[in-house]
Amino acid sequence: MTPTSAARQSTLRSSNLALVLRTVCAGGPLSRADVAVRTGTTRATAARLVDDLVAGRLLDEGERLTPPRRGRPATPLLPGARVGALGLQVDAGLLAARVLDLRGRVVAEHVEDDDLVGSDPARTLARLGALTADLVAGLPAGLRLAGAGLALPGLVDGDLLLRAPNLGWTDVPAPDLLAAQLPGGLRPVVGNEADLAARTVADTAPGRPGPLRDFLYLSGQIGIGGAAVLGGRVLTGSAGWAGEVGHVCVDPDGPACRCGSTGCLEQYAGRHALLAAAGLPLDTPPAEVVARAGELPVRRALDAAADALGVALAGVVNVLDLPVVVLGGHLAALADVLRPGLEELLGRRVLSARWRRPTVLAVTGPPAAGATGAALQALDAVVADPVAWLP
Amino acid sequence: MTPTSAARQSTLRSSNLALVLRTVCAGGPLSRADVAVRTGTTRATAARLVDDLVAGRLLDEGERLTPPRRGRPATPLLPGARVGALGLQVDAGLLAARVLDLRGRVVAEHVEDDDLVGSDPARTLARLGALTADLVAGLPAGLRLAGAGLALPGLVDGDLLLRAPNLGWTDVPAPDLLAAQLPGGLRPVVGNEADLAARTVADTAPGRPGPLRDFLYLSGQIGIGGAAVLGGRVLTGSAGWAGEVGHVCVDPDGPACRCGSTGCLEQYAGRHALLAAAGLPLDTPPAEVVARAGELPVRRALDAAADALGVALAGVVNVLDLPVVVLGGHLAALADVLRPGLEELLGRRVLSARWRRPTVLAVTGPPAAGATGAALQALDAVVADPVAWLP
DNA sequence: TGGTTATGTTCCACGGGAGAACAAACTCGA
DNA sequence: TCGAGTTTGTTCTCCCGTGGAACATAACCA
Repeated sequence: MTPTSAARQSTLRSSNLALVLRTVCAGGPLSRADVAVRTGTTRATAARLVDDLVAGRLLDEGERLTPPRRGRPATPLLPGARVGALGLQVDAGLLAARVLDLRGRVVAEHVEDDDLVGSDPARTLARLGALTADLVAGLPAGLRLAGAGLALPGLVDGDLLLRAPNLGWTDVPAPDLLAAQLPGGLRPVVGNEADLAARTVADTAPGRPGPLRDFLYLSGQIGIGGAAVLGGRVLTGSAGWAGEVGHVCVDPDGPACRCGSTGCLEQYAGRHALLAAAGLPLDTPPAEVVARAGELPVRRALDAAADALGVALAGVVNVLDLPVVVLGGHLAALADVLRPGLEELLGRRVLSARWRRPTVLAVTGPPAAGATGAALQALDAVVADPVAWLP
Repeated sequence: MTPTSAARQSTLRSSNLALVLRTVCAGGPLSRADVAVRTGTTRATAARLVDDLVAGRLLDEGERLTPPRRGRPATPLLPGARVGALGLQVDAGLLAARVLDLRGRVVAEHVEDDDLVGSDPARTLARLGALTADLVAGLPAGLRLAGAGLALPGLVDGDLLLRAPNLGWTDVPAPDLLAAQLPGGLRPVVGNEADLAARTVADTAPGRPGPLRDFLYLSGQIGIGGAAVLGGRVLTGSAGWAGEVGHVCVDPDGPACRCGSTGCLEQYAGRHALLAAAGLPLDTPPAEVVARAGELPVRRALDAAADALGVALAGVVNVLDLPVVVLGGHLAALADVLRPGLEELLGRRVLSARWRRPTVLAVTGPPAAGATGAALQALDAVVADPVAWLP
């Protein structure tokens, strides 16, 4: 955002502190001299900034284990291991709490599989709260939690979960129900699950950009969530409700959707819809679907899903100009069987495909990517404005 | 973008100069004291910055015509009238050159209607060049042209127009064909027509935000171009090819489109497609279409267009979360007959409509909005980095 | 005419980065 | 073993831009 108030000397300093921290986060272990080169400052300035960040524990000085070189050995700098953030997630199939540190490592986690469709919000969040309190109690002493985030599969407005169709939740003030059980002052910022999961693809650790900076992320769950990432930033839209790719219309005359509309993508490529179309039980694991892709009804359902994805995603790519589609959730497991049809359709329906053909990738990470993304978001706040976290 | 190199004292100064210039551009006539208040600086600092901008002619000191108040009268500051930019446009139906000053006023313009479908690129651009040279020659002495832009209806990649279906142009190095005839060093930056036209809706003058900051702009031409605006910024996508709303699929089994796909929005709501469906000549003016909306074939074509727009735009709004759809070009003239059906569909198909119903607006400005947008873009570069334009 | 009030200017202090010189810590080769 | 060479990290001074307070200016008002 363009600033609305003037920059003063202190702005300069905080901006440069952020730059230095970001540089170290992005570039692995660096010496003060490296930092000076990469940020275009002098060694004097870089060292001063680094010293402040080290004093605030946002950076750590590592052991000198560089291979012997000429000259005075450098002290390697790393993102502070004693600064962490809490990421929480409630999904139709799981409850998760995870703590990440500034290096992006998982310090502690607890993931609990459970069917939460139609569960009571207060009760479920109380469970998550208890689970989280245990996790936090067991954290190594000296770890400072800089924030918390909560990933929910639905429309979020500020602190309120407006509607999570897969959970059957409506108007849930999630942070209020959680904060009481969390350690003092830790109030989670609520975000959409797909938005936060997309973050884990865009960045591999806080402040460390991954190889993909522009892509459309699809989070295949019971329904289909999505998030567009442009320049490494998740597009949240004017009210934070962006990314509802699951409800892009594939065929106006198609089947009715829970949302009240007809022919939504979700009705072809959502997990439940796909399994129903294939004549399989709704709890069939994706691997089995792939294994049985030779059977006609399964094949037809997969083809229909690929066609629907092709039509819907081509539209999104035409509007947003994204070179890559990343499949997550259950769609990742189906990527190999979906990709041929999907890429073919994208090649045909995307106007700019002649100059750059969209590609389809799959990411299969650890479960509860939303929790990781929620923690990343909190840590990114630290990286973006380190001054607020210095003594 | 997050900075990649460190800020120094001079960065501070240029950032604050930009802030002051932006503040004056946004807020009409302001005194130095007003600037100090709005930017949160002291009068001393604000005055120093203003003085520099006045010396560089980016700001003008106006006559003191404020209504008598107590205290020393203020010197009103205005965006510099002697700094301008050139906006050019080639469209299927016109050739335009327009000069805007920093206050957003049209200093000079020349718009020529002509059917340029299938025209020779070199010849047409030479005509535009000659026309522009005349326009520039007639500019008031002392006006400094800070840049130039060229709006073209197609996919643009850097300096190259890859493809403009409505013109029938392919791989045209437009700036090369123009620059020779333009006054020294004035090389136009090429942009997509819809992207640039959307700018004229987002900002009413350089650095002066309009009331709408998040919207989807639709530029109805022979085809349909579009641009999504988020936070006042046009989304150009990773390669600048974003906004091809015209080729979002409305019905996979629909009619074939020039682009090679089927059922594109353009095939229902594009000017040619709509007129053909209504059984009217292709050069029927929009006003006549509206007048004959009672006739059955016309009514059916309009309904089909509204339905197609509803399906396609609902998808875009679901993905991008935009509260407003702005109709431009020929669609603006049809807005009254399209709106009811369109808004109804958006209300039904947009997931978040229950909380905020998308609205449909029409903008009917002077012709060749792309040219205005191109000039605005060039002037915005001045506002964003005034230091480059100071002596 | 002098008091009041808001604007614009001038002066000096402070903070932060630039640059150069210096200290430190290691390798390498004689 | 020891000094030359090399790279890192630190210290010092200078410069630049903003902040703040005092002052000058130009109007209104009684």
